[in-house]
Amino acid sequence: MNSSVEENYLKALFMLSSTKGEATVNEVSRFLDIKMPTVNSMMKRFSEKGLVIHENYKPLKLTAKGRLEAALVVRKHRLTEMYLVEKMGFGWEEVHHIAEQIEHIHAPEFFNKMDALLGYPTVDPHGSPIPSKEGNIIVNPYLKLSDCIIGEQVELMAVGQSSASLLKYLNTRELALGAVIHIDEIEPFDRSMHVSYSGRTAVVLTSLVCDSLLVRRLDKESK
Amino acid sequence: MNSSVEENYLKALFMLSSTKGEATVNEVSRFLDIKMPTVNSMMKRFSEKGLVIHENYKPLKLTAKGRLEAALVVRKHRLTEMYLVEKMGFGWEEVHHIAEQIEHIHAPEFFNKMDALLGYPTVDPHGSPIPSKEGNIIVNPYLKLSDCIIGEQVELMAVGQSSASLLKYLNTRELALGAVIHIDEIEPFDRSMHVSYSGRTAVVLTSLVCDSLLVRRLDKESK
DNA sequence: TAAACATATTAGGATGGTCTAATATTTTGT
DNA sequence: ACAAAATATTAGACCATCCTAATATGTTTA
Repeated sequence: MNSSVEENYLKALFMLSSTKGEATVNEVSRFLDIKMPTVNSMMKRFSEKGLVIHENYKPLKLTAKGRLEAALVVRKHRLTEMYLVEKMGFGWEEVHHIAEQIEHIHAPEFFNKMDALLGYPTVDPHGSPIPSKEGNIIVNPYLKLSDCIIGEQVELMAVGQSSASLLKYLNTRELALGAVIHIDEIEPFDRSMHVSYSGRTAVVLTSLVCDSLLVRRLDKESK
Repeated sequence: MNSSVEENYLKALFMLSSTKGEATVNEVSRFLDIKMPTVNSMMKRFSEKGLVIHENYKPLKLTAKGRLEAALVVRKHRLTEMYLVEKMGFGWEEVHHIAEQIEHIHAPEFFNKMDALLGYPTVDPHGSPIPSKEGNIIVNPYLKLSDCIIGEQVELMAVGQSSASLLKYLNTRELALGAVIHIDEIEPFDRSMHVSYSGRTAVVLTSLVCDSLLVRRLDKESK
């Protein structure tokens, strides 16, 4: 069984390699804020445990086993976040650091119970997909708000990073998942956007925020 | 802040010293299944942290600070057990090992939320008192069933130890907290008891079981 | 293409938490 | 009251997880 520490490395590898299929020691080091030599020796261990493929000076690749175990940690994290929001009444900006701890609990019946009580959800409160028990995960097909153009109407589907500060910021603008956003204007010099949604108009979102908002395009006719 | 390991030592000290006000290295060692020298050196650290008073070859006494921090760990454990039973539908025999892990989470808002959702309970599903946020705990005034005599009628208020095996045993006899038990007979040679309660008659409970059942005497007239 | 920079690895050390073996002290039983 | 037993302590070792310093490799760029 993997320790909490090992689970954190697995999660990091899973997230970092989700797009390219691989990650570097340096990326893991920055992600976890752990020095490279420490990461390096842990990867040696992971290699022996059959969790990653690691040749010297080459990038890290999760094995099928590693990917499964990593996905199950992410599953525990996201199920927990969903439970905290849906069943306990926490705000979406409060749950990350609690889930960060609960995800390391070894008690399948506990997570299965949450899953059942929630009705087997497929996304967490931030719109991120919850991996299945088999480790399968539906990759978000969404695009960044920052990649949209003037005049488009989009629905907010997920946030790219669930930092408390971003989420609190969105709370103050009453911008929640499902919001239908119309892009009124884009400032060319700083790529900030003027948008309107559900009663609010002329809201300005900086490009940093727009980079973190994942949306899907709506037909002109969709409400 | 105390580590999970330290929290376990605190809990052990709290439980073991609840009656006499002190505990020995040997008792802690047996309770936690950790060798005496290890306990000894941890107690040295606790001494430095101001959690216990420890003179060489003398018993251990929690300081006020140690007692408070210990009580808060017990509080987290028992609140969690209550939440798991009341809000998630677990059986009282399933919750101990889950709570044993959740009790180490550092997130006051999480435990405060459970507390509120439960309506500020004062006992856990096994009848054990939940310490207050100030570390106060109401000591059980109950007596062991094994200290009762033939003809007495008592109410089951708590179980002395919440091992899954005992609780499953009680489940199969349909013996739950609140049950009104009448003592029909006591076998002198092995101190086992013949009892009846809520429709069940001639149930035999060994002295080991009777030692673990905490009850209060009922007036002859109480139902 | 060679120097400079970024990334990766090796070597060696620190701390937390555990152990066993040896020794010291206290308690118990005859 | 003394020997035996139980309890407590010290000493020294091990593993997990982190670190820094030094070195090796790979990549970028003048």
